[in-house]
Amino acid sequence: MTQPIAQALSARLRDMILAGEFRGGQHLREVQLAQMFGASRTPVRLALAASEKDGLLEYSPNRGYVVRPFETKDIASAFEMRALIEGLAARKAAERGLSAEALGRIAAAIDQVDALLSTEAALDDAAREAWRTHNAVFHRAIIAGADNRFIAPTLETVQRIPSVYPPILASYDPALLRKYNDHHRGIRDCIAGRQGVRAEYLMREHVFLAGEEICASLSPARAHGIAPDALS
Amino acid sequence: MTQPIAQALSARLRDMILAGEFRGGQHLREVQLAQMFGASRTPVRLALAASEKDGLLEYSPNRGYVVRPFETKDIASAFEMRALIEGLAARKAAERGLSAEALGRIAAAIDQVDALLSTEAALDDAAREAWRTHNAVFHRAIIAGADNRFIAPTLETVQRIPSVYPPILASYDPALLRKYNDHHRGIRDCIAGRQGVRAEYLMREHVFLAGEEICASLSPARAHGIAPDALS
DNA sequence: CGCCCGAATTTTGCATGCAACTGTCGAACT
DNA sequence: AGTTCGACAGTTGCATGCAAAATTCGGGCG
Repeated sequence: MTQPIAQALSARLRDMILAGEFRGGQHLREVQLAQMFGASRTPVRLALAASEKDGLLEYSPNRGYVVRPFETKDIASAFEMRALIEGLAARKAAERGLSAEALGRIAAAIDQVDALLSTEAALDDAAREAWRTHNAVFHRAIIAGADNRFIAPTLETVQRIPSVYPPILASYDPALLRKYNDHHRGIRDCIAGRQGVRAEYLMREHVFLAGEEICASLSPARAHGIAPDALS
Repeated sequence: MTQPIAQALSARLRDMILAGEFRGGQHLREVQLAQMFGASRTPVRLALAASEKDGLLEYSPNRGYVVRPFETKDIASAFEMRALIEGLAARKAAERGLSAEALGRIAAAIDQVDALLSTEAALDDAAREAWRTHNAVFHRAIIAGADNRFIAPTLETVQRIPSVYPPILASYDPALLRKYNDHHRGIRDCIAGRQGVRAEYLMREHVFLAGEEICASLSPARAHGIAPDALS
């Protein structure tokens, strides 16, 4: 055995928490998770510690880990942080300047989204998957271009929130995605033109609007902390 | 045994890394650390994983952990993040409004720093310690008042940087500290007056200036990655 | 009827042992 | 001589076992 194992447990546990498979406040018992995963307590323990560091669990010495509850407010808080930090990334990318190759990849991603949206029809699953890929290329290229080692991990933490993760839009409304792609194009042009402040504020606004959209889309049936109990 | 133990190891290991007791790139061996700490490999393993999550170590499966090197650039990056996020905290605190009690504690901390600085003399160790306490009260009150669960942990991560941590100013120049206290007073007044945007920008500038000061104070003899080797 | 105290059970914390993987060194082969 | 293969040492990965702490539950007392 012993491939990248128990790493896998961390990912599985994290995804289960993010999928809302545990109630907020629920006590996660090591043996229970261990036999659920078919492993011993040792790797489970590591996985629990990792999720605690991610802010998903709360730890008390000699008492173990409980699931931290999330509220709607926390989603707004996360998008506040994300808007600010991705804005910083855009500004830094503009100030430092991106390589022609990076700018090209960004432009290509934008163009491919345009192609996806050329028809009026709603997007099928494959198209949604493609959109997510292109969207990720755009954001990641800018984050990488900021050359700040703290940005990427912070953004990941802030985006790992139960019932919002994975980052899937509910609607995939073509009109909305067109608007987002316009944002992307504007941000790209600002970065290419080395207009850092404009890039920062456009990115901030872009993320902020996306956050509002997501909050709106799940505000009807929002109720975390009463998710199904995967154990017992 | 079994108090909050092995938690202690995480803290000790972290502080050793932050104190620069390992070379950048150095491979940290579990048994070596274990006998150094007088413990077994199990808690050491948890401590290593924790420091990796903090961004201080790099992990490769089946190969263990190596110390991530830090450069001067990373300190600037950290202060960029900190300025932005503490600015957000100040704005949110102003927008939400702080309790009279919290505002009072902030004002008291500012006044006590004034008292510390009432003479022209340089600060002795006790006075420096007192200044750090009052400074922490100020910043923490605002961070707590922002009511955003992501702010505090992110700020902590971003401030845990080898050779800058613990947050001790090199100079403690009274003129400088007076300037900082003026900043604090201005920020407090903005928050009390619910002027969120002003509070944000004042805080951002305050942190930015502090970062410049720190970078300047250690730019002469900067050279991380060639720190003394605590092992072997 | 409610509260408090104590033994049994459960759960966490850690040490140890063994299996698997990595890196190294040396010898044989091309 | 250079390269490759293989054995050995060293290190990490995980399961298990035992001790300590916490939780639970039952009985006695107020």
